[in-house]
Amino acid sequence: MPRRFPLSLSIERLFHWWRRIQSVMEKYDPQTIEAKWQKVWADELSFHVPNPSPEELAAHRDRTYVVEMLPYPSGDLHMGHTLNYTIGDVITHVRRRKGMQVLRPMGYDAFGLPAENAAIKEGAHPRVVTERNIASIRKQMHRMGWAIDWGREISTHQPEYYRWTQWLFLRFFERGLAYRKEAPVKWCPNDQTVLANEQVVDGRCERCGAEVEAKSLTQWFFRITDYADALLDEMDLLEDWPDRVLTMQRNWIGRSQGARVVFRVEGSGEQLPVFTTRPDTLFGATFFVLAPEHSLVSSLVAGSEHEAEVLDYVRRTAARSEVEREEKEKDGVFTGRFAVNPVNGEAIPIWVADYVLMGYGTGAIMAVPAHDERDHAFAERYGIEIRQVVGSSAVDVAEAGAFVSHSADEVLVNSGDFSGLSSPDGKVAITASLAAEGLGEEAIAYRLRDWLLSRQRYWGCPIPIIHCEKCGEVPVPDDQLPVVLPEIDDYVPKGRSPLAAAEDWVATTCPKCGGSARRETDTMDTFVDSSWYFIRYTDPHDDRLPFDREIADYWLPVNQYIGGIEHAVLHLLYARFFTKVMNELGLVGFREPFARLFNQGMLTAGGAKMSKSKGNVINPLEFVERYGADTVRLYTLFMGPADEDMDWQDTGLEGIWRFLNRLWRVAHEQAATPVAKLAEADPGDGELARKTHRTIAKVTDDIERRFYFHTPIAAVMELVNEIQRHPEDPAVRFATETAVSLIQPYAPHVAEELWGVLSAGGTRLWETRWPEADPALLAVAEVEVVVQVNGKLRDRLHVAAGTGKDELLAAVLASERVQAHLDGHEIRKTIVVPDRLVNFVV
RNA sequence: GCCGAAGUGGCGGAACUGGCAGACGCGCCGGACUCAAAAUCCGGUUCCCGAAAGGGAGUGUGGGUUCGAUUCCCACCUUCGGCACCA
Repeated sequence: MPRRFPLSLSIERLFHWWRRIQSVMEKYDPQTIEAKWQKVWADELSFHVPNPSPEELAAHRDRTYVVEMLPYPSGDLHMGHTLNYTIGDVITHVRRRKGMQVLRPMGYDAFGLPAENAAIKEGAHPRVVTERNIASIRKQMHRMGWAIDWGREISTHQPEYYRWTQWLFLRFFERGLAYRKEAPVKWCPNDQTVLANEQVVDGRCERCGAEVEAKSLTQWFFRITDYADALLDEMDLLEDWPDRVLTMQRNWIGRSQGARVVFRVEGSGEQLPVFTTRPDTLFGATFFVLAPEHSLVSSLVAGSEHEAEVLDYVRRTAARSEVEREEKEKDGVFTGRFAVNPVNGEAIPIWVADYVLMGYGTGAIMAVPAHDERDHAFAERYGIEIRQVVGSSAVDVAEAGAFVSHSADEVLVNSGDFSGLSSPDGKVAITASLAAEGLGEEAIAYRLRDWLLSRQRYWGCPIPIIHCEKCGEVPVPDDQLPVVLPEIDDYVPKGRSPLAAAEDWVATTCPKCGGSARRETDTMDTFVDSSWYFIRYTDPHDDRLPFDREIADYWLPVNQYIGGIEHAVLHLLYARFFTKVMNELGLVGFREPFARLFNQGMLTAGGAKMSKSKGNVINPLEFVERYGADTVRLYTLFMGPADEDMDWQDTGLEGIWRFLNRLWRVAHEQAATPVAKLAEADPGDGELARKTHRTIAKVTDDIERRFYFHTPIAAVMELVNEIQRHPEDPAVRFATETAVSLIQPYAPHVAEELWGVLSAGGTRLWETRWPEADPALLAVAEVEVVVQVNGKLRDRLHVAAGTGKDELLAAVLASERVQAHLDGHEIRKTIVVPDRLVNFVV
């Protein structure tokens, strides 16, 4: 055979060589084409979005604002970011191509513990490490090909940005919404700083996992508790937030309806108010408990035989961590004093016990052991009376434990004049009776505490306050902002702010009286920086104000916010609070920052959360180098529903790679086919044309309405499979172009390249109108009707779509298989669902 | 303990309004191409019985509603998430 002879130069051999050269040239090479298109987009500022002109502001355009939570520059991007920003990218591309003006910016949450800890670990200055990380992340974002408006890039650590964070803080301060006070706070011994309640998870530091300690310190707070009701009620203004996030916020705010009831100390007459959700059980109060931190404890026991024991108990409590305090058995000490129950004048013993928390309610409780499990356990341990006042006498609360059920038929017993009332009626009646005597009133308690915003750390936004001995807390005048974070050598945390060491910076003069004064040395929590960044994006270079209200009101509220669930009660609560305050300050016209929220699921590797310590962090760049960004982008979305947790599997990536190669080949085959053979442009109305239209409809609907990002990919794969099965179909060119067009939001580089190959007309896919399905071609021409006998599938029949009932029945009854199963039985009932199924009941 | 979400092949998952369970992909099996391998292509792949035709079972478990249930209702089990000494 000639082919076995290497020097043979037959025509066949030449042709073979030519094909091989061709195939080499046409090989899908993501690195080259991705670099090519990324350069075009960067050079032409393809995704820059100008702010509206004054005329446009008036004529409300079809605009949309898409924001993904900005990254902490504490290292490189990980797969979670890739997922997050690819979701945003798909939405951005689709909306752009539907003709909307889409704002889609990006920034860096550069201040704060995540970035600072990363820097300390490296032993370098936080600014150096942070800015290097930012440069690296920016590069990676470009490499992923995300359609970001880079003209609006911001970083929260830049003076141009944090000047306005300080400016906003001062507006809060002026309104009394930022204040400084001594309070019990949570202290992280590892990070050497206080934490907000929201940053304590199961008694541990949210960032480093160390058990937090209780301390009493003077700290800065935002009065978020004033907004507890607004934060709950204005959830109604949100268009679409996941229920779980709303539930978490509701739990966190923890609104409870009840009563404030005033007990008095026997002898002194001092008032001891309590908060209770069960005023109906007031007659069952058999003891009284103060939190160890309660301010009256020391005076109550002063000079008594109980003093030493009580004070010792208070000291021991203070030494315990939150976790210890919760895990140990309930204990307490008797103070020797008694409290008078306002409903019946009964004197009940006052105890001090650490199961009562100073931070909730009034730090004091009336204990009703018959109807509260904790009080019950305590009463049993110390032999205190357990007196039932609600419910049937069939339940022995002393034996069976606290009776805490809340059924409607509960009735008050042993409750004086109130006996016989239902539990809800009893609540109302007893509260009213107390109110009449000035001894109580309806009250609401919240679990939410004020937001502790100061941090004893270097890498944060300086709090723009000056402490003057004469004038007190004096705001830095607006025209002296920003208060620039000083350069210092020793930024390592050591329990007080490292800024305190910068004596030249700390020592200043009072803006009010001109006397010598000292600067506040604490910095702000990172979450302050990120509570308003999404508005700064709209006007990122403004040096007169944080943003222009008209422009902000044009873009916001954010139409689609995308990010992880971990911020459900952190960033998302704080940003809502900030927006409400900014609204009341007249800075913005809206009350809620994010109309719609999408939470992407967590990405795991080998079933475990990715973490550096476990060594299972998946680095997207590694796969981008191997397969290209398009494959990685597609795969992160193909894994499963984007709002559920997903496990990363390397092998799945191969499937996407094969798909893109298949698409590549199909498109090139189309391009190489002479146009004459394609029956000109008309795709006709055959099955492939119809399948194409159905794919358009499904992809569009899944992305826009359902927020399903994985099923559109499957749908395009199906279409490509169909194209390969019917290479001679007149619609094959139309189907191929559509497949390329529909996959563009996911894989913009390869789609752009193939679009160029197919159209050869120089049009740009990213600017090409999103395809629209022809409703007339959505239905299949011929349907498969299922025939069941007694609900069991017995036959399938192909009929024209829209076949009438009678005609359909006749066709079905003609089926031998159906007849075999009917087998002469009497048909009792026939169900016909046109174009779907026929079911005979025999 | 309270609140919420979820349980579907070997794996990730699909089935949106009660109407063909398992789309799409991975993996696996068989075949083509190749000296060979890779790549690619074709076919198969829920389980059981059967050579096949075909039959039976099947969406965590048990019940219910319905001609018909992954989908609706009740109870339970499991997993995950949130809250939790919050009075």
